[in-house]
Amino acid sequence: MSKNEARPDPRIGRTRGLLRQALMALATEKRFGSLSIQEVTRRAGLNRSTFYLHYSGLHELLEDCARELFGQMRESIYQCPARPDLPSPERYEPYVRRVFDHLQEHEAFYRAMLGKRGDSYFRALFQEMLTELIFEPMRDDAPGSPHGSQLELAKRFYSAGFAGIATWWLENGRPISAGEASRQITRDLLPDYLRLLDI
Amino acid sequence: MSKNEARPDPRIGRTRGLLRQALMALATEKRFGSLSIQEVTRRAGLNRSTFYLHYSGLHELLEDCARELFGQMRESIYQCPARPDLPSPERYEPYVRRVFDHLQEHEAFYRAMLGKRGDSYFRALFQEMLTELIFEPMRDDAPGSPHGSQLELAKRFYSAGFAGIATWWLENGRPISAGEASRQITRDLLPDYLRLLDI
DNA sequence: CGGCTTTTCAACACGGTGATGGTTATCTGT
DNA sequence: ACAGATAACCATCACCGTGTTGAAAAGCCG
Repeated sequence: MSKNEARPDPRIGRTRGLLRQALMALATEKRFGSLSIQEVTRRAGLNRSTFYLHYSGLHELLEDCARELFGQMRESIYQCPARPDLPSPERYEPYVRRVFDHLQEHEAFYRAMLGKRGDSYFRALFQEMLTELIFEPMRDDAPGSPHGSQLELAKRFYSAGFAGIATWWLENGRPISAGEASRQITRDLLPDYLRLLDI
Repeated sequence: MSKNEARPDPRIGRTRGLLRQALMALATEKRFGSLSIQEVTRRAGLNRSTFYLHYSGLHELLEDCARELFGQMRESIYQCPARPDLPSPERYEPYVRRVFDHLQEHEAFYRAMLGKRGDSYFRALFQEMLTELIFEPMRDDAPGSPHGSQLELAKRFYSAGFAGIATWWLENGRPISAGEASRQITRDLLPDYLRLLDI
């Protein structure tokens, strides 16, 4: 039962990779909403009809791109050493730092997708990822966190705010370093969130 | 020099009003990104070519819709009586309340435009409006607010967070009342912003 | 090699785009 | 109320992207 998993056809992975690559390149060159399937497949060097064998539309392909990027994020954060020796807010600074490093690594794409000319769906996925990787774990560390709508409101506020800062940071050509941004957020914003959870 | 302003042709206002109305209705029925100029003009009962006499694309019309809505917001807040007798955070609760009332009044449209299937540009405009009507004025009331990137970061965080809450509120069918939402925000979130400004 | 899957290719009908020029309808100032 | 101005209408144009089809070519695997 070890080899039960039939190896997937390598052509599938290759094709989808080329499509993701093409989409991410084109998204940095023009508004996502004005891209066409034709354009993406041309850039990928593939036939237009091949696209439909894998996705039903550009948003599905975009979702795939997000999955890949956020997977990298997740791994980067998981292998980040926990620091229970530090006081509450400072403990989380490395995680915040990883997010900014990741944004910087894929700067052009994130700037394009999170900005005014970006995509609402991608922004929502990005925010959900932040909730899952940053704000849910912090909640779990709090003993008596609030319940129901109050908790939901807090999580939404802080993940949306974080995404807003990320957007501002990229749109303005990173006016402060990734480290400085992480420090300011950890010092000025996170304590308030933690205090909110400890009600 | 009093009558120097030539009265604008009433047909223009009427036509643009019909187009705005049609767009706002259609946006609640299907994803904004999939709307066509043809569809909007059909719904408005106008000829397709008329559209191009006023706008160069759907986003320009959308901008017009935003201008109208945010103008209503602005008026509603301006005629809101100032309460300098109340302590800092509570003083602003009526303003927050007006925002939620306005969202509720145009609930379907805002839910459609701010949600996952909404439009990035509209969200950006909405956030800028919040900054201008809520968070800039609060900054002006603070004597020694921080400067440069630190202030920008705080404003972005809180306006984005506020927009995030508004989106959550609409997406989930208003799990709490407008009054309750305003109260929670004023009590739990605004004090932190004011504290940040008073550094 | 042989059987299977993926990719390619040409063709199709359909719908939206942006722009043209000419006609009709509506508004404004006198 | 009329004449000129301006806005809206309409038919038409070439162009591009869509989503789907069926059959041929290429690639993968045992």
